[in-house]
Amino acid sequence: MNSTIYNPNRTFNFSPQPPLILSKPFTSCKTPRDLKQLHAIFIKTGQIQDPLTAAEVIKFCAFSSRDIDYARAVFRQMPEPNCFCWNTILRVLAETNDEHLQSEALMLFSAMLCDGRVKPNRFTFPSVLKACARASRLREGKQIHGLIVKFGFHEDEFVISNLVRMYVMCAVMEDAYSLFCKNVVDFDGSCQMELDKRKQDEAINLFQEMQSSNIDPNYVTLVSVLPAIARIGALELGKWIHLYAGKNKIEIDDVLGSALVDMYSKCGSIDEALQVFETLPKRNAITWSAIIGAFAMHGRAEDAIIHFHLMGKAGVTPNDVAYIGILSACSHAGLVEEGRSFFSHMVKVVGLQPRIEHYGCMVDLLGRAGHLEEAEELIRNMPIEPDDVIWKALLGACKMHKNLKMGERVAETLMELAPHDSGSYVALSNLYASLGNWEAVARVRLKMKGMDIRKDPGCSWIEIHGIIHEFLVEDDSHSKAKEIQAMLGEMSMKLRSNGYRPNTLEVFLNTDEQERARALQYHSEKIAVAFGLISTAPQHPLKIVKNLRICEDCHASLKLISLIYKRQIIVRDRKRFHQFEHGSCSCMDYW
DNA sequence: AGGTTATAAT
Repeated sequence: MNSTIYNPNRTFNFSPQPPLILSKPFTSCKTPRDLKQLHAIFIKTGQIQDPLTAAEVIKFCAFSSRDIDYARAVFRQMPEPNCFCWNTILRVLAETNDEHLQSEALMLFSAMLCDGRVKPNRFTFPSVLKACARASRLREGKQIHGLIVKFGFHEDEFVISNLVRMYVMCAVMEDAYSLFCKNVVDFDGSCQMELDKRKQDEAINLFQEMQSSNIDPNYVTLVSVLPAIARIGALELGKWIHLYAGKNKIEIDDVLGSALVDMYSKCGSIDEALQVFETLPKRNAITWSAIIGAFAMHGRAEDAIIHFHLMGKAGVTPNDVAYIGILSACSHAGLVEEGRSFFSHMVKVVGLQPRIEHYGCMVDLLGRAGHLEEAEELIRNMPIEPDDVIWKALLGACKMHKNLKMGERVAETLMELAPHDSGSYVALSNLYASLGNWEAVARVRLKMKGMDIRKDPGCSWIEIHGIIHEFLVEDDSHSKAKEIQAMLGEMSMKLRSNGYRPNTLEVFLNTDEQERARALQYHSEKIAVAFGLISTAPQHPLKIVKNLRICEDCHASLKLISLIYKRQIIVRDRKRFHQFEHGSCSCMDYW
């Protein structure tokens, strides 16, 4: 064995005096083993008593060796941790992706308050708020808000940024959460519910409160809030933030600019996204990735490619995310050759190691273009273990090209890999349905029932005058339910008189044809469109966000509706945008 | 002594 000072069998002859304040003891510390040996030295020399050293050990455990248990143990054995140490362990727990550990951070914080020997300081609260934000604990977050005021940190810039972030993150999560809590039984009913401006109001109120009490959200606040806004697609709120930045002379640099580009694009306003992008004083790889991803999501492959080349001309080397963007753009447009060439360029010229996401794009690209065997080959030969996402992309392609044999094989793999994920069952069922094999559809459904797996409920949002309305299944609490019902009836009639015939292949129920046709009429995106049509002026474009992929029947219907009602309808589904106008869709029916 | 932020395939 190499006899470094970390060899535990070696005897040490440290001088008894100034216990080795190595200036950078952690620089030579590379593995968990190194760390434990270094820790042992600190214990031996007594240097572990130094709170700074202990905190360093804790941080190193958590962030370099990802050993939270060890970090916690180091903290626990401290007889009297000072505030610095508390802050360190709180931050470590808060920054995990594990909800239990985030909750533990909150409990530990409460223990810190009860203990009473140390008081939280301004460095404590950002971590605690981060834990609330990530674990979506609004109630605790509000209590902590109170404490912040009580302890007098409500004017600290860092604290405020994290407070705002906490409110918005909790609100968004709550929104997502409510979808899963709804007890959705079947898909043959409709529902509407007025939604919940709570979360938005919460964020806006907080902003307004801040302004009136001279506590202004700063640059970081805006940067933190925008991704949450992008996720729910709340365009009005996003615009408000943009305006706020302008009015308050907050500089829109590459970082805030990237967040704005992404927000506008995810809220359906690609033109605004481009406008922001073009006026930025500086663009880095992330900014370019954002605009390339934006074009990809909107199905504008050509623009994505143009900007990819512009990035190179501007002297910015594309990063891995830029390649994910360009590959997904190729995939949405069916540009197989271009996609292949970007992939090999990434590996051979730029020297980036392809990640599972890149393989995912390639499988999607090849599969949807009909090269099913090549796609499967790629999965079998790639150096990374394929995950459920990859197999799902291939299964989707099997459905698209009605390849039952490969589809069944892939589905089997998927069900082993992720047995409780409804996605693979639904995809397999759709494959059988597209072949008209209703018996097999029923079999899959029965199996799901037996395993207590339910299809994720479809859900759509539409923002009208700054308020988000959400529509899902089995819920009729919307105040305009009657009018919406009437509008749906009218739409259905006009659709039929314009030659529309329901495409019932993707309806998941094994019921009779009439029942399936009725179910289609009440898909959440159609309800959202109906509500949009009766709630806005003619010509007003309708922007809708959907949690799942749009089905073929809705796609065909919305094309016609855009023609009949002369409306632009923009739908963001789980994967991309569809812009319906004059009877056709921007995806050119390839998605 | 220490705390915040943007991009990501299905």
